[in-house]
Amino acid sequence: MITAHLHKLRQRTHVSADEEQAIRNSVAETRSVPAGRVMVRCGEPLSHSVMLLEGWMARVKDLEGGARQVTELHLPGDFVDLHGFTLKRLDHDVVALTDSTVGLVPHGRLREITERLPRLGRIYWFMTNVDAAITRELVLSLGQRSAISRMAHLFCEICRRLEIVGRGTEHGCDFPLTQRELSECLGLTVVHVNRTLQELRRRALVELENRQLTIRDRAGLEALAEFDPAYLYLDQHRL
Amino acid sequence: MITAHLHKLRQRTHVSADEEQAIRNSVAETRSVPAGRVMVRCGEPLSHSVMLLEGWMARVKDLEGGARQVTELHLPGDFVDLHGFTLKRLDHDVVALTDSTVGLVPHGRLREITERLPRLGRIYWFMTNVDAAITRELVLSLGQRSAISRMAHLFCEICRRLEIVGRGTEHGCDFPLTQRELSECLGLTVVHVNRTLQELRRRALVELENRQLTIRDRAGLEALAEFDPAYLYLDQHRL
DNA sequence: CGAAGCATTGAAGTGCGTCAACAATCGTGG
DNA sequence: CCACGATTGTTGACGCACTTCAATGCTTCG
Repeated sequence: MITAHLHKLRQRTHVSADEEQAIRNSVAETRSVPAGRVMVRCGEPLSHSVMLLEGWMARVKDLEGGARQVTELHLPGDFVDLHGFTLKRLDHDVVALTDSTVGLVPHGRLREITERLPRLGRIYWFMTNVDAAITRELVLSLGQRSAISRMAHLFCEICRRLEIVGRGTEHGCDFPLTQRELSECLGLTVVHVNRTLQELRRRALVELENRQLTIRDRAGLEALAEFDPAYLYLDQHRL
Repeated sequence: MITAHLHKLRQRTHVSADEEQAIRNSVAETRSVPAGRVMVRCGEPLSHSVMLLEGWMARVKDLEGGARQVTELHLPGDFVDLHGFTLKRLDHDVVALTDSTVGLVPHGRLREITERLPRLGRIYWFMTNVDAAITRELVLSLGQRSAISRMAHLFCEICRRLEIVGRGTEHGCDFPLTQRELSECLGLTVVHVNRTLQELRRRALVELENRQLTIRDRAGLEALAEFDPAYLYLDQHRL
């Protein structure tokens, strides 16, 4: 389902037939990946990038004591390591949070594409910059928002990003993370995640049950989170 | 002093004479900027990118209550908003922390460069990805490191980055931030920054006086911070 | 059906925040 | 060159958001 990826791009800019064809041809191989698998390992030399077609993955960084931080969640349609095209090795792991399907895109094809279709090159450069903007918003969350506001913000972001690829509505979306994984996204302990979730439910903002997120009061949730989707760059860009 | 910028690039990859010339020609104008000035404002349409030639700047994001988070510090040689070339507007402000001089690089010239010299285009794409890696490391700090480890990590990073551009040694560097600004980098209060600084001094790791950072025990500091410079991508890359 | 992971709860602790006061330094104008 | 207000740095007392520890029940799935 590379359509999710195309949806994601077309949400931000025009994609011509030529460009679409180049994108489709760039995927050399598709693979199934079980939940828990380390898809890309920190520091390893890379020769291709991984496009997530189905499922959720995460970029994670670990400290010695066992502490783990998720620096970005990835949803269908995302390149999980497009930055690997220029960096050639990652400063973090990429792990599958659910059973997933991925498409492998050899760096050689990316290079060929970016030289033959420079505009498509700029589109992908743009997309890595959007990833960086998402990471900056997470910095703001971790540095300045309270636990409940931080969690609210995450829900707003994920639901919005899933909407773009046809996997969520204003009323909710799938949300397959365990509370432990949520805690690794939010820089909190599992215990506090549990209590914060209860507080969000008590305030009738969201419910999270059976890996399903239900948004009861979107305006209230976005207000609590101070969520402004501008950082997702969802409007049309001339590139 | 565009040499800082060239040093920074050459630390990561070869830069040919042609490429160097293109870089030098890309700067249309240089300007002085006083401390405190907002150099680039969140959301404003951009037509050029800003290369920091001298001084310190910061990317900052604000919340409604007045809370402010620095998402990245910029040192001489950095592009403070190279991502603006593809994003066309920023999701954060860029403010001058000291009196600075900058070079303005019109996006038209960047575009021309990236099409005429695709490898230089990849170098700049690479550099925005290094910025993103720095931001990810900050996410790890804010989410998982204690106040003292976080501060130690910041000192390690800044000193290392300044070394690259000839403005620091293993024993220290200029460090012109106030404790308030430091607190905005670290997601702490000013009071706690003050106490944490004292603790670092008490442990004979660093001293910070008169806007000057002295590193007394680099190994100890890096151990406390769990600092591994791999995320700065300081080795030579084939691009 | 048993084991392992996951969710939930309570009690107690602590790292960092808040508030408030004061000292030191800096920049500016007289 | 000094006066003076503003910014920055420092300290103490106290509070709280979040952590830690520990126990219990609930799912899930070989």
